[in-house]
Amino acid sequence: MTEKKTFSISELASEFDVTTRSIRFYEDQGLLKPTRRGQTRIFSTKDKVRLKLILRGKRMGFSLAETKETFDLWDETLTGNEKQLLKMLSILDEKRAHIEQQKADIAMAELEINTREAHCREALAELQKKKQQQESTIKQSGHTAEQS
Amino acid sequence: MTEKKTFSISELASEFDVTTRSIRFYEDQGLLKPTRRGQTRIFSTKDKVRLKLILRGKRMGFSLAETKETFDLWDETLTGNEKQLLKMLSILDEKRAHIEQQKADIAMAELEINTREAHCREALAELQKKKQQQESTIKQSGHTAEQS
DNA sequence: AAAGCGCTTTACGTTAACGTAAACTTCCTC
DNA sequence: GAGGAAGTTTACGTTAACGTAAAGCGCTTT
Repeated sequence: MTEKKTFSISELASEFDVTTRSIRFYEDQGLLKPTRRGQTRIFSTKDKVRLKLILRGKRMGFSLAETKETFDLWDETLTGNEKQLLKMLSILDEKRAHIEQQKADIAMAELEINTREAHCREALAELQKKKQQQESTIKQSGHTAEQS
Repeated sequence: MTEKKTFSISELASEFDVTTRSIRFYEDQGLLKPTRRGQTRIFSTKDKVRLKLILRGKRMGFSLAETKETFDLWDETLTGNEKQLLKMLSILDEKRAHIEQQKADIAMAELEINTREAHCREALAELQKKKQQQESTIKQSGHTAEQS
């Protein structure tokens, strides 16, 4: 009762900050399966969840085709044939490997960002020091100028 | 003395598992700046480091243009004008935000992978159980058949 | 009933990041 | 000195993931 059950295309578009074109494209590629009232698309909460997964997948470097493959496979495993279950497990392992790579990348990137930031701040401090020195020099020459 | 100082295009290509075409493309886009002996490209360790950064950037979802921008900016900040240093700091903040997003994405993805794996193993256990039951039924009927 | 809003389909255009092919040099080896 | 391996330039082709424009439908608001 607390959650809305269906969504229009523009509702999803604004909620996830994508264009309606993209959403239609995802449907076209078989990633979303909205029902219709007349011509108009009606999206379920399942579609909404999938859209979220699509976008996260993109951020993580998965293509739409890959994401579709996992969607399809997951649907199939619901009817649970043993071979499909085993394939699913191996795909999950691949994903895990991908994630481990990402974690390593992120850790390295974070290190670099930190050292770069340190360098930047150091350089800025240097500049400030020179500024200070200049200002005091100016004040001094200003003072002597007043006196002369 | 312990590290080689220059590299051919195919050395880099095989070390990082990319095509020479890609490497030439990266140079064309201004991301790598090998020197030349005659026509032939000679890559420095700096180029090698940059290639590694390019590839990691790709895995993390950065475009070549973005990566080039950070390269260029970082080169500029070495000559340390204050405005450039500040811009560098703001870009570092952006990168950090990107990384935080990735961390969140990864955490969610890991959770999902784990629950999915659990479901899979559960379903497999179910199948095994049914198999066991079937086998024992067969043995039993085999036994009775022998006896009849 | 005219105008506007939100949705639709159809279809051609665009960008990034290379792939691929052709034709050429340089150097080494047989 | 013929061939082969590794490099080069030039240039057209390809794929994914949409962007963009045109034309039309259904409803309601004025």
